[in-house]
Amino acid sequence: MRVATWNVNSIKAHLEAVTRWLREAKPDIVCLQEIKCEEQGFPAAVFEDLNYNMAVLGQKTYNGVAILSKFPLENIVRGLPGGNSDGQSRYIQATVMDGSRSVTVASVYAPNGNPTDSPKYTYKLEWMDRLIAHAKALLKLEEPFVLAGDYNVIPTERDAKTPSQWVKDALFLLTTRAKFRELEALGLTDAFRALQPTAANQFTYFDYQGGAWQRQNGIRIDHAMLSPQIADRLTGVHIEKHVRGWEKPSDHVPLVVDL
DNA sequence: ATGACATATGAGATATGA
Repeated sequence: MRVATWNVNSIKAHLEAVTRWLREAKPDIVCLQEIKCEEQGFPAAVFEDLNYNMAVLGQKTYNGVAILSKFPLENIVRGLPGGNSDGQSRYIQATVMDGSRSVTVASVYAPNGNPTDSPKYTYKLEWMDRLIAHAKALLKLEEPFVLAGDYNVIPTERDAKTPSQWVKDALFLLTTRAKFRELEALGLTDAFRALQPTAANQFTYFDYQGGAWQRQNGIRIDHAMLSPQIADRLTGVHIEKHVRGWEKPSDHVPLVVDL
């Protein structure tokens, strides 16, 4: 089973690149973030034509997450459990049957958190605490699950081309990275690091500004976190970097895990 | 350095992103 995650930075603005990549990579399941539209504006017919089922949690202008799946989606959970309905669409979860195997998949869009001296950073940390609490609850079920998405966390120095440029940024503050490590400490596996423990210069985001793509000045902030019951089945992981070089690309590229 | 660059909204300038 091939599961991908991709922050598309507006599904409407980048629909050409998204469909091109779906035809090329043929993933079974895709977790999308930053669709930047409400459910009724989501181009569902385009994905139905590509034989995808979908679950969408949208919002006007900002955020918005979705799951595309070749398998029927069951037990759909809209919004991160434990939240007091903050109005931000950042989490959607569903369960699929891959043959006789049941797998739960979530599309995760954690807050950016900048500037770090504002309520936005507090919100980022609180949201990650809620994600940690929900992960704990899922782990108690002892079933296979994947939490894939844009975590807005640079986990380590080797996950940035120029770490010094990020030391005061919400994505790389020690407090932020500690939340990510909490997820790992619970027993979740960062799929990319599991198979590429020392790889450098492997990035999922290249800023539109400053010629970041041309300079290969990127960061690795999109992650697929695996429960123990599915980490054993991880057979491959790669970043679809070439997509960033296409016409009118998202600033993120897809991350693909094979399970 | 609050800018570059891009997107949505809405019709100009602002909020957001990472």
